[in-house]
Amino acid sequence: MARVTQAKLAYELRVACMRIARKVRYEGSGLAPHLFTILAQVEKQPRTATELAAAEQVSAASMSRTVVELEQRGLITRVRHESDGRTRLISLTGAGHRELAENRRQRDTWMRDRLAACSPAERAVLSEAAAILDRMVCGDAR
Amino acid sequence: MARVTQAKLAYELRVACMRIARKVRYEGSGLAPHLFTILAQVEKQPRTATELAAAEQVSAASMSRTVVELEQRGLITRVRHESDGRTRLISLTGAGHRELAENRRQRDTWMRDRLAACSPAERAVLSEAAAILDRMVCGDAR
DNA sequence: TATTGTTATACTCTATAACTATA
DNA sequence: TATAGTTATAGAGTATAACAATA
Repeated sequence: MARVTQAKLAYELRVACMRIARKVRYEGSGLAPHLFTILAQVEKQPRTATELAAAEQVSAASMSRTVVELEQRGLITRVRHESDGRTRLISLTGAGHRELAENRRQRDTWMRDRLAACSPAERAVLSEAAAILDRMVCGDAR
Repeated sequence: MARVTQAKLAYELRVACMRIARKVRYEGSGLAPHLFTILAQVEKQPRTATELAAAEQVSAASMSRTVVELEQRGLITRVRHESDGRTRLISLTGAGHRELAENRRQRDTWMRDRLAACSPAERAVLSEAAAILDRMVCGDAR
């Protein structure tokens, strides 16, 4: 019986999250999703192309192109590794930081508007839920 | 002060939902996202290609191709409208229903496993949150 | 030999424009 | 003329395979 309830919740929660993600994705402009994601990754800490390809579950060839484009746009820089001449460490430029911030602001706008229309009690529930969802994903190997 | 809190919640909730959506999307196989979505739309009620294009915010040309592929795979059928010979109403076939169910089962698996690891209290919060999130999206014109 | 990264080529999903058929 | 749908063609993002440079 509890199993049936959990299956139903799994479905409803999955669908709800996917709808929200879809809505929000429309709001960010000027930076395609695959470019945005890489900037966000590199912001946390400088990475190599191979590391990024693994993290994003994308081929090394695709990541190579993505990284070249970001560099051409002036959003990242690549500096040769001191001891291993094969790799280059990718970091955000100032323009990259600004682009990331602006895009996040756009993405957040839709959600902020919706939250403003919620009751304080609803917002409290959503706040707790966000923390739980975060833990659900971070429990992963990845 | 409440505004700051709401902005922070907007960010956290958005990121949490996007992470979940991303995780789940990896789990469904055999049916690309754009095909899955159309089957789900048509399941609710038979639709025309033009209606589906509008609902999915995609061009009529793209929808035309998508629909042709689904028909070739035997997942939908198209029957001419009785009074308007220009349009054809798209419906799920038996195979379409089965494909949809199987794909949903795959998508739900990851979420079900995570929920099983949550406490009953956490599941209660998530259940409430799912309902609120659902209302947030459905409040839209679309 | 193994690994990091790039280039060559092709496939998929998307779009705009031009077209056919029906209203 | 207007609308529903299709086909022609092109662009963006991805993949596999072949390659270059370094370990």
